[in-house]
Amino acid sequence: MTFSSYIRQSREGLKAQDRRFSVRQVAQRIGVEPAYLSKIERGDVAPPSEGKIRALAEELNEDPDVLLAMAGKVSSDLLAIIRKRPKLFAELIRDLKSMPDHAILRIARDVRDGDW
Amino acid sequence: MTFSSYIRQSREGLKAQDRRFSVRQVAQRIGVEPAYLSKIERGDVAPPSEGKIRALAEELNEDPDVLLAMAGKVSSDLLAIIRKRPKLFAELIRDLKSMPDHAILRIARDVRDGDW
DNA sequence: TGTCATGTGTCATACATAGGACACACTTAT
DNA sequence: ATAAGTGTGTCCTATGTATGACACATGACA
Repeated sequence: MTFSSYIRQSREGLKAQDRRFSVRQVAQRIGVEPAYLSKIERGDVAPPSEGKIRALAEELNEDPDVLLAMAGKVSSDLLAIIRKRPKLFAELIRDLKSMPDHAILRIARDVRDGDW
Repeated sequence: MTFSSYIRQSREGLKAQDRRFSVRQVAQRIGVEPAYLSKIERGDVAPPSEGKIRALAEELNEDPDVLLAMAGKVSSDLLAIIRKRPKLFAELIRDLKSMPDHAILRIARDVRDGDW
């Protein structure tokens, strides 16, 4: 599923329960023109900036990192972390490329639990 | 140190040993105009695209990931890896943000050695 | 002393990014 | 039936990105 159709689906789903999720009202709350949001939802234009995507994620109760990924982007805070230690993170991420989800989850958990 | 001055320093260092590392010749080998490389090395323009940075890294025997980081970028292959599993990698990277280098290195080594 | 190479200044360009403004046709509630 | 709300089409614009082309002054060198 593309970013555009995913957003449309998500918003339409909420709209079914709550009329406040019209294109116009959502657009206003996230600070863009309705016509622009409409174009975004139809893939008529490229996905918006990270800031707008974050606002959209909050508005639609979606995970910002997932939405950003669908938009072909990566959160700028993650980029900053990687850029501070480029060799370290580049090596690690490339090593993890082919690892299954559960292995990565386990690493994350171990790290959080301070097993290092 | 900035990207620009680092590049200049690196190239000048090589040039001291080998006259083939003039602005003109390096520019030609990486496929840009000499005037453009000159501007890059003086910070007169923003760092070039990822492709040019990679070519420069190879030419100057520098680590591409490090050069990209200095240029405020992250390698596109890493971005692609992250975008495929955004939640997983976002969580992991944020957890690793404050970990010391040696801990991250150890994780990378364990992963490579298949301790998972 | 003329030739050649060196770095650089100036100007221009092509395309992408990130939207805003406004009008219009259709539906829905009153 | 009329007012309000809905989605969307068209046009416009500002800024950034990523270079190229060319000329020029200086210095090395044969």
